[in-house]
Amino acid sequence: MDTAELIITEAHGLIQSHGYHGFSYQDLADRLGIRKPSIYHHFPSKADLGRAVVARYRAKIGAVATQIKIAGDIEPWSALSLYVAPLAEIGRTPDQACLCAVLGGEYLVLPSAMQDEVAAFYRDQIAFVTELLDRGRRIGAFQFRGEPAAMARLAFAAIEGGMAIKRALDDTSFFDGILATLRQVLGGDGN
Amino acid sequence: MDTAELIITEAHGLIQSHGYHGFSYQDLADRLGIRKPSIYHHFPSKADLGRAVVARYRAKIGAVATQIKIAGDIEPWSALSLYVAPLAEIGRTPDQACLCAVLGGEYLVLPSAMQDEVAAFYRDQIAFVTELLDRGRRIGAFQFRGEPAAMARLAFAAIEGGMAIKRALDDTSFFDGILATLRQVLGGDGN
DNA sequence: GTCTATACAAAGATAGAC
DNA sequence: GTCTATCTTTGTATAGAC
Repeated sequence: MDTAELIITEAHGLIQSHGYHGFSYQDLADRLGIRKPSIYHHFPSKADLGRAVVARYRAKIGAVATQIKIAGDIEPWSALSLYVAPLAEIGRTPDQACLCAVLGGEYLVLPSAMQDEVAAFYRDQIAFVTELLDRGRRIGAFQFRGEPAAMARLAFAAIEGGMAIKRALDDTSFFDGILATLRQVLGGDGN
Repeated sequence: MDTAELIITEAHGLIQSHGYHGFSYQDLADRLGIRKPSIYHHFPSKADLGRAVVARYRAKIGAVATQIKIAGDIEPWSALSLYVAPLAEIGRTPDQACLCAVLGGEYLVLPSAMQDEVAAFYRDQIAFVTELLDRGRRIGAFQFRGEPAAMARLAFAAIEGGMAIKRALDDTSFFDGILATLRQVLGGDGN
């Protein structure tokens, strides 16, 4: 893997646990076993690096959604499980959280390029969940009242909020519980 | 109002928008029109101040819950509205968020006294909502399936998550929408 | 209780050699 | 592409006068 990619990976981990303002190029250099100025060769400023980290994460999570959309006829409950899988994995760890759940707290003091990426992430995800819920209910798989868009916002807010809360409560099953309750709300007895 | 209280108030505002690591005693001094060392007279360290800010917020939100519990026979939908009112007010602003929604992102790099306060806040709130939902369903006001505790966790996660997301989406009605959908999930057509 | 002055460390960043 | 050396600013904090 090339160095830039390694830097992004390590930075992702640091932001996820420490926040954007909670990590420094020095932390990064220590973990990578290189010197601070070497990082500047790849990312001329911390804001550039931050933007790259969120952009890659957005692309990664977005790719899952895209694959589900391409195979347009996946059974809605399965599609939901597929979509939620990478988030659930993060949710089961004691110290990680969705990158954008962490950055949401710092939003107003983020470099503007990062703000744009974070906002785009939220919008993408809510749009995808909206589509999924809409189709699922039309087909008869989901049963909930109200607008799919409204339910999607609730679901996504709970996912992001759950990520933040579970670390403080030190309960690795907290997030899975949120997901299970969400499934129940969507009308089945779960999966 | 005494100076310590003024400092806490100003610090609360700064943390709410900038996060704990995003504000300094200098920022605070500028806003208060005093000098940095004067703040140290009241709060010997930034961690002390941070703890005091969260403690006061926790007491404030907790007081609402306590009042509702004392008057034990309030109609559940009204009790919910009362409880949610101060949060809804924050939610309607473009740049504020629940203090603990912001601090959740920074949780792992918070001074441990602050971590304790934040975790206690989450626990308090979830416990209160659990009680409220439980009683409400017994009485027949709410109609949802599953454990009250599970539904309370979902509701509270959505509240905290919604606070963070709405700032990025720059949509002042986003949070009210979350609340409305939550009411719908609890079984009525809203209020 | 508030001030001036200052210590000390860390952060973001650049210059220029290899 | 990575290094050493260095600059500048900011952040947390203390000493001690008023």
